[in-house]
Amino acid sequence: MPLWVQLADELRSAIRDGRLRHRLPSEPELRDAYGVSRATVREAIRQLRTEGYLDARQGRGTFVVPKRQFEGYHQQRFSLAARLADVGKEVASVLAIERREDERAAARLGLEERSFVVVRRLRGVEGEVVALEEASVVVPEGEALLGSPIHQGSIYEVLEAAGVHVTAGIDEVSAVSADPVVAELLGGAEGRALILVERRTFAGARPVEYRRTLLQPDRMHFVAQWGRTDGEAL
Amino acid sequence: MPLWVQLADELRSAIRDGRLRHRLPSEPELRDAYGVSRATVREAIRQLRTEGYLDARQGRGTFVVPKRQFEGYHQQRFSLAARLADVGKEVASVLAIERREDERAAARLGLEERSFVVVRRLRGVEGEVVALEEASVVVPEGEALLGSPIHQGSIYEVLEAAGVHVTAGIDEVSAVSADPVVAELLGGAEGRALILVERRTFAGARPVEYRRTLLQPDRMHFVAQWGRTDGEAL
DNA sequence: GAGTGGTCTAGACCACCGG
DNA sequence: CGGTGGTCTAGACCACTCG
Repeated sequence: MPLWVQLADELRSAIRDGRLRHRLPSEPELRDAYGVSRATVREAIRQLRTEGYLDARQGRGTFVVPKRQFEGYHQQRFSLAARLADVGKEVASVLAIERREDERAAARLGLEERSFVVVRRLRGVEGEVVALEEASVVVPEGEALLGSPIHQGSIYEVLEAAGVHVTAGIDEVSAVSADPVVAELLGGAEGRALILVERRTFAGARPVEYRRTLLQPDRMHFVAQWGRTDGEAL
Repeated sequence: MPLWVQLADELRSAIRDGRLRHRLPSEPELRDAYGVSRATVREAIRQLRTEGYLDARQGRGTFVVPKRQFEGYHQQRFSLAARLADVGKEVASVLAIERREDERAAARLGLEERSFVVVRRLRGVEGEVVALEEASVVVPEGEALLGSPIHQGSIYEVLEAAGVHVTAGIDEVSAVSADPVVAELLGGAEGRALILVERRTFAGARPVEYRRTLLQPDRMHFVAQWGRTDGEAL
């Protein structure tokens, strides 16, 4: 492993554990502490800046970026909808989890098999309902979900534990009007504009999931950042 | 201007003009050609890599990334809304282009100055109206737009030609209901769900544009791809 | 083996910020 | 003013790619 990667790993861990807070030691201090050149220190810091952990200001120092609820797209591992999956202190109430036919999911995933394990959940953050989600997972992979307590956790964690490694996905973001049932569940007015995220998930080349998520636009929306703004934009 | 910025500008122009294609001269060659150190060359190349212009491969060389019409989100230079900006054979009809106050744009961009050049356009693809867009560009940068024919082209191209280099931005995607005016313009029903994209654009650290785009969900939506699917997914 | 980009060093000067 | 990060130099060795 390159030195700067090791150093970056070291610093990242320290930040995540809370051992590093507020301000980072200066570059010369880090150079001496780790016995490397300043360029190596800077390379590590550069990496952590692009990952969103650090923010450097000329003349002032390098600072740990406080954790945010809503982070930029480019920092997310699973991008777009990870916004939902990873948002902290989130609670999901499972409305239904069953095995059934799902024509639409089969069509979207390009599969002949129409039997899926379907999980329907309401998702909330800080006591507010923000999303209604229906995930259709292919069989047999999805069967691991039938006996699992996924009220809190991620479907992907359950799949991972069952040996299904989600590697990629496609999200399509659109907008729809709330029908009466959805309006009731999400606590909004009928006909109101909602964000719709359709997701197709893959394990290697195999499609494993089709997911529809309906979001309250005033509770949550998607943020995408592109390019660089000298750390000021967010 | 730092040397590496000048060099990056130089190379970027060369790429856009087509003077640089396929493969870049090697780092030692660039170092000698421009009379700088290799670190400076690498810094410039690093910048253009993050901007999506270049791709470097150890042992092989540094290559100009070919322009693509439709790409997954993660490969996009300007990501999300680039889908709109770059969609082929697109036509925009300019409803208004004027200099005026825009409180909201000023607030969103965090500027005291409230005077903007505001461009309001309807955008269509293949004869169908798909989007209504209002871009508020800061002055004095935006003044270049006042005399420009932007019916076809991109606002960013005009800005670029005027020496304003857009380097970054943030898109926020949400959903709203169509009000009567918007419904009329977009040819849909009042109250219908539309996709709203709010964009903040930056040239370096300076905010240069606030843009609101309303999209017909059945005509166009956003696609984001994450991870890898052995090239099959899209 | 020659050439490429990736990493690393030890120095230097600068612009900027705070006390 | 001293300390910070930003820039820049002139070297060096390495892993990798390709003919």
